Amino acid sequence: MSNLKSDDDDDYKFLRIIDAMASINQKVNLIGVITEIGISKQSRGTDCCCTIKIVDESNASSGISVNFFAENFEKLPHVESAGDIIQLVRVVMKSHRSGVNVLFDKKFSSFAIYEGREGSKFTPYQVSSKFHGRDRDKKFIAGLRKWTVSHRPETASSDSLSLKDIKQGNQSTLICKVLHVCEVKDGEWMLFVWDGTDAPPVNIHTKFDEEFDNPLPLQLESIPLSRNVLCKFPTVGTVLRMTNSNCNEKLGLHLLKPGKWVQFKNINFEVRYGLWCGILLSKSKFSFLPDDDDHAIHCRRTYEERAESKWDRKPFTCLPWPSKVTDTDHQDVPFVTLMDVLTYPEVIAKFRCVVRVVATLPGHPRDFKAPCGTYRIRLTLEDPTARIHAYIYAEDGVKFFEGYPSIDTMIKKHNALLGVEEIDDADSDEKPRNPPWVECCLCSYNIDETDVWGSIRYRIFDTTLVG
DNA sequence: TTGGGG
Repeated sequence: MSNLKSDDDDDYKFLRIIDAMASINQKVNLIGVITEIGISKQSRGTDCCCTIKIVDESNASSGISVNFFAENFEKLPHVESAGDIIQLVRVVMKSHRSGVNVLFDKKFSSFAIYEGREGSKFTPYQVSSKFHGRDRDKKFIAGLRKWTVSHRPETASSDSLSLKDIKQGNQSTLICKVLHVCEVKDGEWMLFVWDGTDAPPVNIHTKFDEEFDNPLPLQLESIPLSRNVLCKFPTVGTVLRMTNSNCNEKLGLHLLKPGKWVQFKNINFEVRYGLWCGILLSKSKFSFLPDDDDHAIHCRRTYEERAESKWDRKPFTCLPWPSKVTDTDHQDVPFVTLMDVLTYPEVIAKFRCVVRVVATLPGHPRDFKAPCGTYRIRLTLEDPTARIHAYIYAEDGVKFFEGYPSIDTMIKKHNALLGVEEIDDADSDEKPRNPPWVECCLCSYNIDETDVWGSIRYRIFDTTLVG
């Protein structure tokens, strides 16, 4: 038998994972189903690296990690979905403390990635530079696809959080849909993710007199998203911002394509300016879930039911109904979310919403009237979907405050609206506040005919602050 | 070389 022939034979031989694990320091060929994709990052050396996890029939539950190194992100595997199939040629089995893992050596290893779905084509959607496909590969790919139909690799973790249950703290798992990805600064990314549920409201810590110089932001990104981008977002359920700003590593977040369902592992949640923020760490991992993942289907179905229902657009924690702190006319008009308001296709429109008032400008009721004596106040409103500024002017203010009450009455009303605890020690401005859910009527209009959408404003009308 | 598991 010639050397050429025997090399050729070796290249066709795929080891079962369990057998490969006994071949430490040897070059082997593997074929497996991808269950987890680590975030790509810059290695401590000169390369980019990422880790994926694969399973096969011999090792269906725990799987084995494969470590890739490459000169740039483009050369790393770009896995489209967990459940896809990867063929690994001449990779090295490595023993490490308690476990065994696989090293993809860029000098002699190669890979090819195929769709995992049964019936899809046998052409890989990504191949590494040294990969040579052979006709007989098909048999192995078809075999694995068939196996995954009966044995769906467990991709979605059972301990994952829903946005409605997030808490400040460490190392959570979140299953969500990626809505938008943008690089805000060099190497600093912001992800916009969603699962159809409402993140819980949080206490507001700013002082009233800070609002002029240091207003509560409407969003965490320094450049607000364009209306075009917002219009593609679902209008029910929190859009969570996620950032890697605390992380020194260069993460391969460009791999996260909008529209994908993803499971993030080892992420933190923080509150910034009263807004929830997901924090990616260098040890964070993500795995793409197939579109028909059970958890993803459940989220979509729950969202659809909620979006279609007459009253379920109000926030989850607004139960059973908004507080009686405010009252509105038009009681029969269903509530919409602030994302509905922001993405409404016409400039001039009227809405009824359930919101929290997180700040007012001016900060003190004594300044709510302009020198001419009419009301003019800017409120910062939020619901689980967005924050907006809404103004109260003139006769809408008379309706809102029920005329021109005494300053003491105004302070009481203001405190009730902003969720300030009534305490005697005059330090109420120091305490965090928890604004109640209140209903309000909003109208939108533009103030510049030459820039209709850019000059859109929101006003409160037909709303009374009962207190 | 680099990273890898809980």
